[in-house]
Amino acid sequence: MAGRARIPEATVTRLPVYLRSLLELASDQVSTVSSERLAELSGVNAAKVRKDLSYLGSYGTRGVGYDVGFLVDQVGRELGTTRDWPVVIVGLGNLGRALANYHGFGTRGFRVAALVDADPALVGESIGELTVVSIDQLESVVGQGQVAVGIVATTAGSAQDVADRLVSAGVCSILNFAPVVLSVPSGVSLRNVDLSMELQVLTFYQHQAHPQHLGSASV
Amino acid sequence: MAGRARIPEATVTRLPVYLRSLLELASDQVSTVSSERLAELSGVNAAKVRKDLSYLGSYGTRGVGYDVGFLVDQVGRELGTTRDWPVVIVGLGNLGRALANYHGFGTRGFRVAALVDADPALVGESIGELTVVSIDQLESVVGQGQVAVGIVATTAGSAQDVADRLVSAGVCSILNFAPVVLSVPSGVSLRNVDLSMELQVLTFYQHQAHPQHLGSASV
DNA sequence: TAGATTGTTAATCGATTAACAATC
DNA sequence: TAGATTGTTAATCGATTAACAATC
Repeated sequence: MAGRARIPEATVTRLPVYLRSLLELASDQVSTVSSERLAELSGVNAAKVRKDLSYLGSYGTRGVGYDVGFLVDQVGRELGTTRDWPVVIVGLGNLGRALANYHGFGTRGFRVAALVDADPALVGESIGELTVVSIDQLESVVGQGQVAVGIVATTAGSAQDVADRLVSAGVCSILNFAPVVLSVPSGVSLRNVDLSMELQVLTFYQHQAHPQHLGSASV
Repeated sequence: MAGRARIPEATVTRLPVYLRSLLELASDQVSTVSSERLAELSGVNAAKVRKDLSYLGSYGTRGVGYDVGFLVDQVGRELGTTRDWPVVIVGLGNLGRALANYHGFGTRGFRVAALVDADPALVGESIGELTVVSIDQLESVVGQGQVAVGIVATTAGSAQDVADRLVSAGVCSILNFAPVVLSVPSGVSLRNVDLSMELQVLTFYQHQAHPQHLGSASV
């Protein structure tokens, strides 16, 4: 009974893509899919699909392909999408509000369970079906609601403090939208989404392809 | 005069992080920084910082470090942050609205130049300083405004069509928030931000660490 | 059996990082 | 000169992918 090999980080980030493709196939009543087709739908290479799926187990049938329903179950089980994942959003500015109202969350077990802000002017306001509570109540909200994931949508200046408090309160998954490098203890998962940074990467390539011509022919 | 070596993708994605750290140092009146310190601020390894920066040129001084102001200029020049980057946002739902109102964009040359939606009920509405125009005018808006970047914040169903039209109109950088794999011709840069996917990756790790106990001890 | 497709190996590719000569 | 720190090499690590035996 040797332990299963650790799933590589790169594979983990692709599992949700496969799951999305598989759910689409399922809703189209497709019952079987080849690695070739799943790769095409997911925008990757077929060998990579097979390698990735092989980390989960031998779920395919040679000469046939993968059973869509079965694979949805297995990938979903791996990702924990059948669990309930209560989320707290800290910071109800433009972005936090949008996330609070975003209903795409619900699909994979995610549920916005609490809204927290430091601004007294926002506390008590209703957004969707929830009421914004004070940052002073962060710990109690996290404790009560058994919050699993913290979304940091504050300013850069407050983000580290909020992250520290989330971690202290027992949250071990953090999604950070603040434009700052957060430090969290090992054992806590952290992912960052930074819109300005994504745009800078995009425009890097455009800038390299078509550098601004400001009169000087070369440097 | 051999052409400069191509900058690796992984390095490109870190340049904006370095730039942010450098701007922070500059605003703190720090004039010189070592790779060690810059690495710490950026959450990476010092050797990686030196390697990454070496792709841009030999901008450091042995025994001393890097001049903060000079490095800000060089990294900024590489990323094109001194250029004006007009952005069109397509899809003014919760997320599109938040992005339209997001002022963090302005900092690196990004400027929301147009808002586009297919819903006639939204056309004509003012959001911030702009008015939502019909998707029918996408091509003319992109052409007129010399739009450089398209942000796709539509539903999954419309995203590919919108992307195709953006590309036809001459946009060659697309940031996609719709939960779908887009295909774009080579020469067009595409980056994806998917909130549900980020959350699934986070909870994968939490789920692996603390699997749900539903009565069965093992499988 | 013939055709199809997986699961896995091994080769390749690219990214990370330790180490250290160069040099301020 | 002694200490500090870069720039670069080379070793290591990990991810990708072509290839193909296994097998439906």
